[in-house]
Amino acid sequence: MDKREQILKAALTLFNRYGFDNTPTARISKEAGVATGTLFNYFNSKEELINVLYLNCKDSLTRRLSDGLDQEKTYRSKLKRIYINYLRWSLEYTDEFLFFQQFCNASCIGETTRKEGLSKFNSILELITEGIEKEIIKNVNLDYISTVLVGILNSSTYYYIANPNLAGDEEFLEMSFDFLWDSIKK
Amino acid sequence: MDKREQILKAALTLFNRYGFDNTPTARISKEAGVATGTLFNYFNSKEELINVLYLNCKDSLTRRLSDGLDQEKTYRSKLKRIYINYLRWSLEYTDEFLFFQQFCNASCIGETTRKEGLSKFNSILELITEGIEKEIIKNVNLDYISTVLVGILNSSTYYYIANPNLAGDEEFLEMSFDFLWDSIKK
DNA sequence: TATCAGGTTGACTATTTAGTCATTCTAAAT
DNA sequence: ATTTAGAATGACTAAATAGTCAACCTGATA
Repeated sequence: MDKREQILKAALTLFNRYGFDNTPTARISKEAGVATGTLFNYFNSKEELINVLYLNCKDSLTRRLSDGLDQEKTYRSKLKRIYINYLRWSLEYTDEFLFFQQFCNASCIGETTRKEGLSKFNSILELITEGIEKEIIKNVNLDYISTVLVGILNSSTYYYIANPNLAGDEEFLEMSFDFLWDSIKK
Repeated sequence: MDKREQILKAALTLFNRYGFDNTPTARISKEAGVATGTLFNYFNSKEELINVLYLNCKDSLTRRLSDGLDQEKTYRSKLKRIYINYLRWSLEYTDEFLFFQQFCNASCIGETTRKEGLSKFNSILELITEGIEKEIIKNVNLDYISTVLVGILNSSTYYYIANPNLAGDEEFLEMSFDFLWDSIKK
C-alpha cells in the first residue's frame, strides 16, 4: 500500500520493457494505481526516479554479493561463492538485473549516482588482487581481469535467465563456473 | 557529398551519444548539413533510419569476421583469427561497434531487422560446433559456449577501446586471447 | 461537531518533436 | 534561352508529454 514503493516497482517494470524515454510518467502513475501528480510528490523529476531505482538496485546487489564469503576456505570456493551470489540475486531479482544492464551506462543516470554504483564490485576487485598476489590467477592488469570476469559473469547470467530450468542444476553450475575459473586461473 | 551517407553518419554519431529518443530528426539533419525534409526523402521514418544503420553495421562486421579464416591451419589459430577480426573491426569502426552494443536489443529495431542480424555470428557457431566434434573444446551446450564466448569477446573489446595504446601490442593480444581460449578449451 | 494538516488528485499548460507539403532550386535536355 | 523533372528546403501542424497547482479528500485532534 506504500505508494512510493508502488511507483518504484511500476517504473522498474516499464523502464525495462519500454525504456526510459518511451515510458510517460502518466503510464507509470497508472500502472502504480496513483494520480499523475502523486509521482511528483515523491520524486522531483522523472530523472530522480530512475536514479533512485539505480541506487536501490545497486544496494540490493552489493549487500548480497559477499554473503557467506568468510565461510569459504579456498580461494576458488570464495570466487565461486561470489559467482553463485551474483547468479542467485539475478535470478531472484531479474527485473533489477536487467534494469542494471540496460541503464548502468545510460545518460539519464547522473554522474554522481553512477560513481556511487561503481563500488558495486569492490569485493570482486579485492578478491582478484588477492589472487594475483598469491599467484593463483593470471598475473595480468587488474582492470582487464575484472572486465573479462564481469563479462563472463553477465553472459552466464543471461543464459541462466533464458533457461530457468537450470536454476537447481548443481552439475551445470559447476560446469559453468569452470568457464570463468579456467579463464583466469594460472 | 552523398546526402544519404551524411545523414547515416550523423545519425550514428548522435544516436550513440544521446540515444534514439533523445535525438530529434532536426538535429540529425542539422549535423548532416541538410534540411529537415531531406531526411524524409531518403528514409520514410526515423525508425527506418535506425534499422538501415543496424543492417549496415551488421553487414560490415559479418564481411570482416571470416577474413583470412581459411589461411589458418590449426583450430586455435582459426578462433584467434576471428578474435582478431572482431577486435580490429571494433577498433576501426568503434562508433559502429558501440551502436551495435547499444541497439542490438532495443525495441526501435524491428523484429525482422533483428532476425537478419542474428546471422552475424554464424561463422562463430560453425567453428564452435567443429571444436566440440573434434573434442578440442569443452563438450557443452552450443548456446552456452557461444553466449560466454561473445561475452568475453565484447568485454575484451571494451577494454581495447578504453586503452587504445594496446592496439599494436602483440603480447597483450596473445595474452588476452588466452582468457578466451583457456575458458572454452578442453 | 468543527478544525486542520498534509497526502492525493487530475485537468491543464508549456514545450518538444516527428512528419508534411507547397515552394524553390538545380542542372540537364531541347 | 526555355522547359522540365526531381531533389532540396524549412515553415508549419498535430500529437505527445513532463511537470504544475488549485481543489479535494481523510482521519486525527480539540
